[in-house]
Order: sequence, then C-alpha cells, then structure tokens
Amino acid sequence: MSKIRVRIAPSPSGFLHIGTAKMALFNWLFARKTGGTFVLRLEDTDAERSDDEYVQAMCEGFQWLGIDWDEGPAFGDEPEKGAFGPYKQSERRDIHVAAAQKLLDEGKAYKCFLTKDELSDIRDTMREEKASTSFRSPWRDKTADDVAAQGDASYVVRFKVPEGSTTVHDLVQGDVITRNDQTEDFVIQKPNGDPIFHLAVVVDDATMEISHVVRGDDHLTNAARHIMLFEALGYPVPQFAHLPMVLDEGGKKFSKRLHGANVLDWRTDGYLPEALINYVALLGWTPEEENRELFTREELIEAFTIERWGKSAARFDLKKVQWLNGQHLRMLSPAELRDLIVPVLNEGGCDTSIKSEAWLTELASITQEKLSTLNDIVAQSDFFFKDVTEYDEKAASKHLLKDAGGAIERLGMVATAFRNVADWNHEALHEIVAGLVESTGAGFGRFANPLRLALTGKSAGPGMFELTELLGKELSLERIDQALQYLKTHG
RNA sequence: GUCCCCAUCGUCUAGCCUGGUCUAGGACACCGCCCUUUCACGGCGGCAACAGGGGUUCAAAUCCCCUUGGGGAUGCCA
Repeated sequence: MSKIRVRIAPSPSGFLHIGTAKMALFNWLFARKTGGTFVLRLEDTDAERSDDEYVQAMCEGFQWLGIDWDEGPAFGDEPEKGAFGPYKQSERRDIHVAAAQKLLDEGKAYKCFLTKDELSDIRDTMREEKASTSFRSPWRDKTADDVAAQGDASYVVRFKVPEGSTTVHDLVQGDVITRNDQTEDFVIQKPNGDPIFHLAVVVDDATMEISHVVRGDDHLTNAARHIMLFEALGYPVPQFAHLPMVLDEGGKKFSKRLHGANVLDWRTDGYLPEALINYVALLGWTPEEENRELFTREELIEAFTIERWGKSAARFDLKKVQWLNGQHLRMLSPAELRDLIVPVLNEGGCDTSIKSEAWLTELASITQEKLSTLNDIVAQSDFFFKDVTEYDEKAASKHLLKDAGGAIERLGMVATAFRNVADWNHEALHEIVAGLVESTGAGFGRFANPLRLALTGKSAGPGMFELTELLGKELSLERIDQALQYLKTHG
C-alpha cells in the first residue's frame, strides 16, 4: 500500500460537533501513528448552509483540541497548505462538473427531466406497492432525440446504477454486500449544474489521493454508491472504515442543541483538551494494553491501532469525562496548572494581579487534587481574593453556633498562638494547633472546623494549614477576629 | 414499506474471529470501610451484565437462525 492519506471533511454548517471531532480524532491519530497525511477539506457545496463564520468556529475547535492538519484551506492568518488544493469543495466545482460530464459522455449517467411532483408520485406508488427494489427513472433509457426534444427544460443528472451487487470491504464493519437494485439512480448534479455530495466526495477523495476513508457509519450505505462512482470514473477504490457515531447520555443522536455538542463548550466548562481527546478516543477504541485508560496526547498516538476499533455506538458519559479531566489535571506541574487557572480566576471575579507568581503557583499546588475541572478553582479559592461575608449555614451552626462559648474560647487560643508565631508556614501552624489539641484534650476538629469557617466561610477546601499559610498572617488573624465578633453577636 | 449496521454490569468496555482457561475481567458511577480537620486524592471491599428464543456441539458470551430493541440509508442535504 502506498502512503496513507486520510481526511476529515466536515460541512461548515455550524460549530465543531463532538461527533465530527471523534471522526477527526480517529483520522488524525491514524495519520500521526502511521506517518501519514491528515487532510482537512471543507464540504461547503451547499451554499445556503455554509458561512465563513462557521469555518472559523470549526477550525478553532480543531485547534483547541490540538488536531492539526497537514493539508487544508486557509484559516485566519494561515494560508492554504498542501499540493492537492483547493481544499474547499465549493472551489472544486469545475472538477466535479467535468466528472459528471464524463459519466454523461460515457453513458454512465443520464439527464432526468422528471419534475418533483412526478418523482414523488412515483415514490408514493412504490412504497404503497411495497416495492423491494429502488427507483429507476424513465429517462434512464431515453434516446438522444428524446432528450433533445426537451429543449432547455430543467433536468438533473442521475447516475446509472449498474447491474449486480457492490461490496464494501470495511475495516470496521467487515464485508457489507448490497444488491445494486437496492440503490436508486441517485442524482449527481443539480439543475443549476452544482454537484451533489456523492459525486463531490468521490471526486475529491480520488483526486486528493485519499487512501482510507474513515467516517461515521451513517455513511455506510452511501459507501456502496461511492464505490460504484469510483469505479465508473476509473478511480482506485480507497479503503473504508465506518466508525459508530457518538450518542448523548440518553443514547440518542447527539443533538446540535445539547450543551457539549460544541467541542468548545468543554473549554468553557474548564476541561483540558487532552482529557477530552483521551475520552473520545476511548469511545470506540480500546488500547492493546489491557485496563489502561489514561493517555496523554503523545501516548495516544503511540498506542493507537486501527485493529482495536469498535463497531457499536457509545454514549457520552459526563461523569467519566469529569474523572478523566481530574486525572489529567493532576498530571500537570504546578506552574502549568497556575497558567491555566489564572484566567479562570480573573473571569470568576478573583483579581490575580494582586498576587505574585510564586503565590499563584503555590495556590495551584494546594488545590490541584481538589479540582475536577478548571472552573472548580473559583469555589476552591475565592476566599483568598474576596472578604468572607458569610458563613456556610449548615457548617456554621454545627461548628460555631452550637457551642459558641467553646468556639470563642478555642478560636481565641488559636488567634493568640498565631499572633506570636515567628515563622508563618504550614508546618509551624500545624504544630501550634496540635499543641493546643494536646493541652486542652479537645478533638482536632474542634479547632480546625471553626478555623476553616473563620478563614474561608466554607466547610470544605484546600488543606487547612496550607491555606492558612497562603492566606498570610495578617489576613488570617483579621478573619479570626471577624469570626469572634460574629460569634459574640450571633451566639 | 424496503435495504443496511449494531446488541456483555446503569455507562464505557475486555473476552467473541481461532467454542472449554469465564463461578465473565477492568474503568466511571453507586454503596461500605480505611486514611483524614473538611472536601477531595489514595487504598481496600461490595453491588451489578452475556437482550429473548431456537439450533449446532461432549461443551456457546463465543458459531448459525429467528424475534425483540437501538441506529442508519432510502433527498434536486452533507
């Protein structure tokens, strides 16, 4: 087999859909693994639905995921690249028209003058009669004179489906055989001369020398038509692989309207592209190495094998992506994590400009294992940036108000001890509280819980003393005082 | 209607091709315990599946057929 060339051919009619992303990912991984070429081609022949904005949005999705293309159309500042252009289907119209003409000239296609009404009448009748074969136009066998007699009446060009049967040798689905009389004489060219999808894909895949057509299994039945077209046009037939589509959590087709259908939704929700890619790869591919699920982008490329592609549709499971995202978050260095959480914090109303880089790195370090998504950072650390204005109600009644006297006493002891500490670090602070626990005989929680509430207003968060250290002496003491005041007025 | 594809724990899956090693393995979720100042992380344990029915065979999750369920195609959309 010659060089592997694969492609993703989305129609830019919206954002980058999660299903399209899966197909792109599998093509991309396959290309990267084998040293092949990954081509991006925009199938924008349906002019009414295409829009330049969509092209932009779609490419942004690919970029975020880190799926880069070796050949493809111009995008943003990047010029078109590759020797098989143009990469926008709309700019390849002449090639498609020539192919249609060739089929017409060779008698492998014909002009059909049926009106839409006539057509739907024929279809209705066929369905009523439970016909077991597909539609053949009466124009299939008309003479040149009959055609000429139509003058300049409007017509479409239909492919003359040959006798026999067609076998799709599918890398995923196996051999799929269909009788040709099940395939209707499909239209390949509209009355205005525009090519129909089937013609365009085949011509483009052939002229771009695509070796493996890897796409969604909604195209499995179309593959038979495409093979007939490849053969009629005298092109070599590429390898096919039809991958199952991505279903939503209810097991239905992933609707465009659903949150998460847009790949970039995951970015706004605080997910790492590595995690999303890792998860999507697992939706239809199993690693050789058993019981392994966590992969970086590079490891994915390394481990990816076409032999392990699955053939049944998979549902998207939010809980599992979340878990995987947490795992990927934990693989980051504190500095890497810091750079990712800073913009999230700023957006969440926490002004990071008042903190040093070292401080922010430390914050990343102590919150790292608490995060499931980047967005969690705000709830985990907003008290570092904002005043504590209220206490978590449930926790406050349990740890503060239930025994206000005791809480006042213990917080007071902590405050006094903290005030005198020379070296403000979490080890020293921990020792101080441990000492108080020992001397008073009260449980650790009797000190720690009120303290956490005083400092953060919340019942959960980063490690107690790590956060105290990071909060700083002055602020910590201030907040303990504030809690004391609160206890005196509410207790 | 016709044609095509799919079918193992709630979910993603291993095993199926090359029947016996499967009292069906892993992961997420869930439950319990441990660790622990909290939450989380981590560790340990538990719950939980071969869609149903016929065959073939000494033996079937694995092979064949039917049924059921899900998905797709059947467009002058892609």
